[in-house]
Amino acid sequence: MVPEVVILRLPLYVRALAQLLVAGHEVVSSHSLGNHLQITPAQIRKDLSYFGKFGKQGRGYNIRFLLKELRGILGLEREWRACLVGMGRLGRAIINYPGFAPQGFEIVAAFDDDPRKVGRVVGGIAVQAMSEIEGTVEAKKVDIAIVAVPAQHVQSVIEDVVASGVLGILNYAPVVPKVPRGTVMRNIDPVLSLQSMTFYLQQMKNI
Amino acid sequence: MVPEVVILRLPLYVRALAQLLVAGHEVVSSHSLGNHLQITPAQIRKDLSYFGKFGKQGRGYNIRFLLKELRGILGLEREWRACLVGMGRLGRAIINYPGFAPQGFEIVAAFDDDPRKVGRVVGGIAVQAMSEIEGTVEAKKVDIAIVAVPAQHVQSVIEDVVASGVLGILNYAPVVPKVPRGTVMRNIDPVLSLQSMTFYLQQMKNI
DNA sequence: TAATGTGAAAACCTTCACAGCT
DNA sequence: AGCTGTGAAGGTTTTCACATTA
Repeated sequence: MVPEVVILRLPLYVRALAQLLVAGHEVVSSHSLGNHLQITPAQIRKDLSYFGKFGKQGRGYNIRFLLKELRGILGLEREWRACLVGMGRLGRAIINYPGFAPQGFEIVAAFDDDPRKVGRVVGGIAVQAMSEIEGTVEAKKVDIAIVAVPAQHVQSVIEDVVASGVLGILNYAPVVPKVPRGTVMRNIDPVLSLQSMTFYLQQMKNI
Repeated sequence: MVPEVVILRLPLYVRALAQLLVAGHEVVSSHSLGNHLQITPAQIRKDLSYFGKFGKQGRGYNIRFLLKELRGILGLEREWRACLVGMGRLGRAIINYPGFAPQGFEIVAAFDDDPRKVGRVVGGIAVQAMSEIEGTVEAKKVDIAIVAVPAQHVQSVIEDVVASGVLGILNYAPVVPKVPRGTVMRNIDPVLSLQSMTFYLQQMKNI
């Protein structure tokens, strides 16, 4: 069984390897990859060792090969289909964000419960009523829901999302929703990041 | 010395306590707080024990009191001043995002290197040239920089930001910039979150 | 009775250090 | 010489379990 922390680091490796390839490199050592990512070489080697032997002693890792292997391990060699739930300010920013599609995450449907928003086309996608989520998730083979609704609605929205058969949730609301085990959730909240940062900033000021 | 993982959880406690207060509660036990956050009661008690004794045996924690204490520990009982660097699509979404100000993070300046953007007013803030960052950070007492520039510019932008005297950086670009020790950085990248999620989704599909 | 605060134990994760390959 | 892959050591974090207090 691979520790979850390791899984969380693999995407960093994928990203760095892709950047090294663009920069014209073909081979990389755990030392220089670690230098890019501020991670120790031993940790990188150990992480990779959970999945196999990808390097050559004395040489390092072939970047193309390792990248492809890691992408396969993470399931990135296929397209993933996402729906967006909540078409407020944040939802609209997400649907127009050009960073998901090139990484293989395509937003194929959008939902909102406000009747004034239903039927509008945002970012090329027609907004549907929440009641349609179950049918659409099945018809469009949606794998992931990106949830951007106000905090007070999240729990009930997530219950609908889970009932529709979606197994992965990217939650932008500032709460920790309850999900059944078997559902994979990730939370994005920049405020939490700032609030742990200020602990350290405060210490530095008070010296 | 308090472990960093503990510091990362304190904002979750602050958020949950504030929500409990709004919901009309005055007291909470580690058990019920843990239930809200999907964290074990023992972990909550241990985390809090690094900073003092905040509860009453047999009763639990007074929410108002614990909230105030934790906010003080994290440095949230003051306003923090941030600047935004990079006024592209993402930067504009961030400056218009209404979630920072109510939490005490005020965006007081904005920078971009594109001469066509300099001088424009976005979200009530006049965009300045990057060359002005040093003076503005000092004049406006900026504590934190929120960086939303394209990946290839991040490293040099961050060097300017650090040179200007900013100690905290919230980085939205998909790279791990190098910062001197003493600088506190947090990274936001929803793609990384999705890419670790798919590892588990893939496993579930393949059964 | 109900719940905290905390040493000690257990689990987990990172780093070391080196055999072995190129 | 240079670098991987990996057991073992070391360090950190979580959980246990219980004395203690309201």
